[in-house]
Order: sequence, then C-alpha cells, then structure tokens
Amino acid sequence: MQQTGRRTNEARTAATRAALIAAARTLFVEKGYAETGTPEIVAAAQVTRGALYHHFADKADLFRAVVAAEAQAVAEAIDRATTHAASPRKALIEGTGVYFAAMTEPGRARLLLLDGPAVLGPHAMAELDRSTGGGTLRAGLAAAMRPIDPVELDALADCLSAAFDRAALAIAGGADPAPYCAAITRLIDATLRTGRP
Amino acid sequence: MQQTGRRTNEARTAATRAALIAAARTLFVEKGYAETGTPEIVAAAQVTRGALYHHFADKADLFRAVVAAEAQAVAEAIDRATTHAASPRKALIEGTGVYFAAMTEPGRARLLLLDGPAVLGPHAMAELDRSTGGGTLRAGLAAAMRPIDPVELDALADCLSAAFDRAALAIAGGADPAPYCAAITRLIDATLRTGRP
DNA sequence: CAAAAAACATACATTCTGCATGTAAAGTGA
DNA sequence: TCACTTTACATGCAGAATGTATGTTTTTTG
Repeated sequence: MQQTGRRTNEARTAATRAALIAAARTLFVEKGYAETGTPEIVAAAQVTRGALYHHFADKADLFRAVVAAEAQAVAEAIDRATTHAASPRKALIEGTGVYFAAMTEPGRARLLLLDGPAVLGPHAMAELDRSTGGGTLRAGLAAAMRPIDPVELDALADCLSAAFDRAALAIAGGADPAPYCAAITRLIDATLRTGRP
Repeated sequence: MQQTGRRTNEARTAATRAALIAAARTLFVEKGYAETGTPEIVAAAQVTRGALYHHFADKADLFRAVVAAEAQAVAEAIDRATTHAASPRKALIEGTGVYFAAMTEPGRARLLLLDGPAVLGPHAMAELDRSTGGGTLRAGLAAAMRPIDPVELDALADCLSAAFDRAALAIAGGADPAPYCAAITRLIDATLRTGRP
C-alpha cells in the first residue's frame, strides 16, 4: 500500500481527495462539523494538513465536498430506482419512498439536513439540490396535480420536501418509521386531492 | 448608567445575563454561531469573559439561553394573539398565520431553524418547543380532524410544522411570501379534508 | 462587623485555523 | 534525457479562541 510506484498526478489527487472526504465524512457524522478538527481528519486520512489545504480552500470547503458527495449519492439512488410507474400519482408515492430509503443511510440525515444548512447556508443547500437531483418532487407534483401557478408549485414542493426531511431526520434519530410514513402518505394524498377534486 | 450605587445580587445577575444574551443574540444573528467569538460578545455587552463563564457553562450554553428566549417570545406571541375563532379549522388557519408573523422577526428564523438545531440538536429543540408553546399545532389538528391514531397525529404535526418552518425560513431569506402562504394554506386545507371527507 | 458566598476580573494552557515557506514528485518541451 | 515548470505535498509559524484556575471585589448573612 506504500505509494512506492509512480503514480500519475491525477491518481494522486483522486486518492488524496477521496481519503480526506471519506475520513471527514466519518468524523463529521460522529462528532459534528464544529467538534471535528482538521488535525483529527488528516490523521484518519493518513495525510498531512498541508495536503488538506492544498486541495481544499478551508475546512468548510472540505465539508462542502462531503455534503456534495452525499447529495450526489441520494440523486443516484433516486435515478437508479426510478421505475416508470403506472400513474403519476403512483410515481410520486414510490419516489418519496425511494428518497426516504436513501435517507436512512447512517449519517446522511445529519449531513444533509442539520449541519449542511447551518454551515453552508440554506441557499447553498438548495442550489446543491438543484444541481444534483432536485426538481424531481416538483415534476412529480406537476404531473399529478391539475395545473397551478408555477411559482406556487415551487413553494409547495419546497414545503413538502421539508416535511419529508423532518420525517427522515426523526427516523434517523431513532423514531418509529411507521407513523411518519403514514403521515407523509396522508400529506401527499391530501395535496393531490387538492389538485383534482 | 455607571453601576456606582449599590445593587442587589439578583439585580446584578439579571442585568449581566440580559446584556450578554442581548449582545449574543445580535452577533449570532449577524454572523452565525460559529463565526462569533466570546471576546466579541463580551465587548458588545460591556462585561468580561469572566462574567460570561460565571453565568454560563460555555458558549453553547449562552446560545441555548438566546434560543430559549426566542422560543419563549414566539410562544408568548401566539398565546397573546389566540382569538377564539368560530370553527376549529378557522382557529388552525389563524394560528398558523400568527406563527408565521412571529417568525418574521429579524434573525428569529436563523436562530430557531438553522443554528439552533445544528448546535443544540433537534432533540433539544423539540424539547424546548414542548416546554414553551409546543403542542398548539397538534391540538389544533386534533380538534379539526376526525379522530386518528395519536402517534400518527404526532408525526403529522411534526411534518406539517417542518413545512411551516421551511416557509418561514424562505421568507426570512428574502423569498416572496405570497406563494408560500398559498402553499401552506393549501397544505392545511388538504390535510383537514383528509380527516373529514 | 466578621465570615461566607456570590459576582466578577485576570492570567494561562491548550488547541485550532489558515498561511507562508520549503521540498519532492510529476509533467513538458527540446 | 535533461533542464525547467508545475503540481502535490510537508513543515513551521502567527493569530485567535476556548475553557479553566486563580485572584479580587461586592453582597449577603449570622
């Protein structure tokens, strides 16, 4: 495992960045962003602080990379599991189920829903969502409801996703999933009925 | 304004704590929890760091006091504006309006919805809600819907309040309130229709 | 009014962050 | 392949922040 052989610069960079992101993810999940120091991260990643500050602007930038990777993983899980369901409504219900399942990955809820918004700001998180898999819920709603004002649709999708996030966070925190799943299903059905009376 | 005259200990403590909480609130709102240092806080409050660490266990404890005061203010605003509306449904709609208005106080959304959960944890925030004004939404739902499983009612109230919070955060961030108000009203109506078909 | 306790003030030890500067490894053009 | 440039990493340092230990002043109490 010693880097005795020659390695291309691209490979070196990829390896170092990957090691840093993996180590940082573990520690950020375990102890939170603020309580994790860069010395601890680089020790776990087997690199020096110099390497960290060569590849990332600062600690927050490394955290941004960790969160981005996490959002990417969620987006991929959703893309992968997208079965073309019969009705738009079925698609919506299944989609939320997949999102829900993806958010059970340990530490994911804390990174994406707790420390992420606080450290990077809700604006950066929203843009991150948009650049990865965002818009899925909005599209699903648009397909399943009667046409509504696009701006209100944006707001509705935003509020609904917040409800999903709260459920995911509660479950990640040890709550019983059953009542939350029931509540979420109820919310979706209710919203759809609003569109088609 | 010099504290030349004799002051009872109780008064000294109250004044010092109030000055610290006020100064900390301003700075935490302006620059966030992590970027605000205790030297800056005590300078703004005209006290020394010794006073801070005499009254509060650590920086997070001071932050907890700030957030608790904020939650208290919200609870009082809701209690104050509670008009006994005609129908349970009207009461629910009006209640969310009052909550919404209370959350427009500058900095409040950041303290209660962003830094609070990240620094103190969602569990502590939930307990804080419970100890101040929490349960209002749950009670309103229970009154306006046909009876449902209490555990699911808890989850539903939790998810709905998350939707409200997201809207409050968006508006505090500069978003147009109109579409969010429309989306929230739609969500409430839809949920109530679920209970009484 | 003396003794105890509370409320502060000061100094210090530790730790962290970000940068500046130094070195080794890889890429490049002739 | 060889000098040269660039990239990747290593080390050391300056500034600042946190929490605590210890000292001092102001109330309170018997």
